[in-house]
Amino acid sequence: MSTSSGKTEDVIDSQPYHHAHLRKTLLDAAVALIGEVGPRAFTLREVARRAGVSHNAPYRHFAGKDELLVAVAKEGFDRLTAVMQKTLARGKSPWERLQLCGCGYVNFALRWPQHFLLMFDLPPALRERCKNEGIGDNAFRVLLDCITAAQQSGDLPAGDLLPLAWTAWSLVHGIAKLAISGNLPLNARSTIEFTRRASQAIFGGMAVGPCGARTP
Amino acid sequence: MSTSSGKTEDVIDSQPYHHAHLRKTLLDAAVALIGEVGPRAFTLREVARRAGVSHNAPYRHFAGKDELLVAVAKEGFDRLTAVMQKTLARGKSPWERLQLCGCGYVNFALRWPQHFLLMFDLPPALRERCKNEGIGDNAFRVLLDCITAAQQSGDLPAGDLLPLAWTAWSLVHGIAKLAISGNLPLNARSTIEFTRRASQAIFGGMAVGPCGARTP
DNA sequence: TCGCGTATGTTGACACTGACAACATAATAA
DNA sequence: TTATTATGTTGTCAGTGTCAACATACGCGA
Repeated sequence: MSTSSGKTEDVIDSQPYHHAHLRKTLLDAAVALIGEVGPRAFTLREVARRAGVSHNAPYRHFAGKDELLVAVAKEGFDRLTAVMQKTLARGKSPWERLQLCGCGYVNFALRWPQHFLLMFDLPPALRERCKNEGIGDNAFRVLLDCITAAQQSGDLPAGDLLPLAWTAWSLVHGIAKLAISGNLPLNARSTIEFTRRASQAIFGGMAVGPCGARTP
Repeated sequence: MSTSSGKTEDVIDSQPYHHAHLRKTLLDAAVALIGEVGPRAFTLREVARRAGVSHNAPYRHFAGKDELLVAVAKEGFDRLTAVMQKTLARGKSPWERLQLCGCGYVNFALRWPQHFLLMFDLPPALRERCKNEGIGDNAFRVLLDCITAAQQSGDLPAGDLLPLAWTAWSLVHGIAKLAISGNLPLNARSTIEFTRRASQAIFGGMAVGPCGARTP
């Protein structure tokens, strides 16, 4: 009887106030709503409606719409990290894992396109807040680890880690964005295959020399 | 006295109805507004305000907010095409022009980030309309021409044009998006230099073999 | 056990937006 | 000149994000 009096049927030990876990309920509803209608049509009031509370209840858990969006974005980056890790685990060599890392990134975008849009199209102020809170860091670290491993195995040249990472990230990010906006006329399977080939091209070019420099 | 009675001081021969060139005025105001506040805060009523007309006047020239956004996007693609053409004209070889083409793309994004965001983050329905109207085709053709020239000069392998174009586009698009969202901690000059190097890497990788295939 | 402070949720309101309808005005055409 | 049409305005509506005021229920201390 220490903290709870056994009132509700399903007591969890987080914030058993009025509605029990409204914060999580709201967050789940927000994630679902983003997946359905995308960031543009995302509405705070609709989230409240789906959670079965009044239109102002969310303000007790989030400072406003923006903060809820940041929380949704954070959820997305966690999922992205998980997908990348799961995908690259199928690789049998650092070189292969490097390719698969990017494939996981694109695969996430193809599976949750609206969520992906939200994560990277936040307005500048929110994007800044995400960076300050280190929200995208987990996913980026997965890539960095892959590159480090590829360097140690000799598949990539030693040297600055970040330019290599930025290049790889840019490529797969571009593929993801263009694919989900309908600019790459490929189905999901072909898009992943294309990602694989493009990754091989760019890492192959990097392997030739320092960032594949070549004089005309 | 044929058509005009000399009422307004500044008569041009396009659509000399009431407000003369309201459509163009609205479009210019919309482009400016996008550049200032971005797609998120873009407002039809604010455009009307800046044009000095009532909040419903734009509906006589655009079916709604969406159609105005499409028009703004079209304007952006025209500018993008111009920037790419101007940039690549500095190249002295097909190989160099290929790099510069991508640098022009990124440069456009850095100079008009909000406009760039709008162009590629249109909601699916509008993006579809843009494609049907061939709105982004000019810019894409610039890239295709560069690749064709590089193939003919032997800098790129002969064969399917589109995969090469998609790969290049993806890379520079990713760089542009990440740069303007603050995910690449580089200033404008460094970003362009980075684009150059990354392009060399990926085209170098393509030149090695069919899409740089390589077995682990 | 009781009562109070506070965390939580609700109701009401406001300014703003996109869109529609009705109306007003000006240019063209007969 | 007069009718028609293109253009611009006013008024209105539902919907949104946010704030303020109010209501409720939990937990702690007496």
